[in-house]
Amino acid sequence: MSGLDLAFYGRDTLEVAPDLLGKVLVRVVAGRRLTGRIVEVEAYKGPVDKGAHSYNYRRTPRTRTMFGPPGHAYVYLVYGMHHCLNAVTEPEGEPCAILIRAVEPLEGRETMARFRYGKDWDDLTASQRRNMTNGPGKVCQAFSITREWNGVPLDREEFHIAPGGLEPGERVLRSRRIGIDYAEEAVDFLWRFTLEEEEEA
DNA sequence: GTGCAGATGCGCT
DNA sequence: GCGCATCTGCACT
Repeated sequence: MSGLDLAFYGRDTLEVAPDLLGKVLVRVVAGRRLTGRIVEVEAYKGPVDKGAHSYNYRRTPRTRTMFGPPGHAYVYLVYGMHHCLNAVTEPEGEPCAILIRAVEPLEGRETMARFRYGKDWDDLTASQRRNMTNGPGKVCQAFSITREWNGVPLDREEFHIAPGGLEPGERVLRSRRIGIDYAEEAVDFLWRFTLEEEEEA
């Protein structure tokens, strides 16, 4: 067992989402330890959320994982080429999850640079470094997370989320979610949570 | 820094 | 067959 107790995820998605900020995504691949501090997430509450794959409890082969127990990874392919990592939340039967949208690289940058750009970290441009893991597809590419990990509990040595929290001077900001313009009233839900620096007085 | 087009494959109607 | 919980590269301000 590694990382957070899976009971952490078995609560209301809108409580878990901000609690994930500052925590650390951990992945071990090819003997390399990759870690990143979570700085942006989005909540998806299937029962009431037209932006969610599982809206109105829609059960399909794809959404099956979201109905499962909390603390499991929900990984899917979007736009034919990018993977997205979510953590399943709420009790089994409630199809909810939190999308990990961005992390700040901590350990294993060399390996992340290889997975993202096929180059050494030292050979990257400033913008490539800034864009290493600042989007859901980028996080999955940098951490080598594919659909093989769909449905896997987030308590594996090689794949889990470790404790962490806010630093002094940081705060949580809420905003509208990205890429769900079709979701009618749900486009206005403030279900995106980002970690920001406190404004100067 | 912003804005657009195109890539790409699967899930679902 | 349509539409994505996206990213990149290139144009331009």
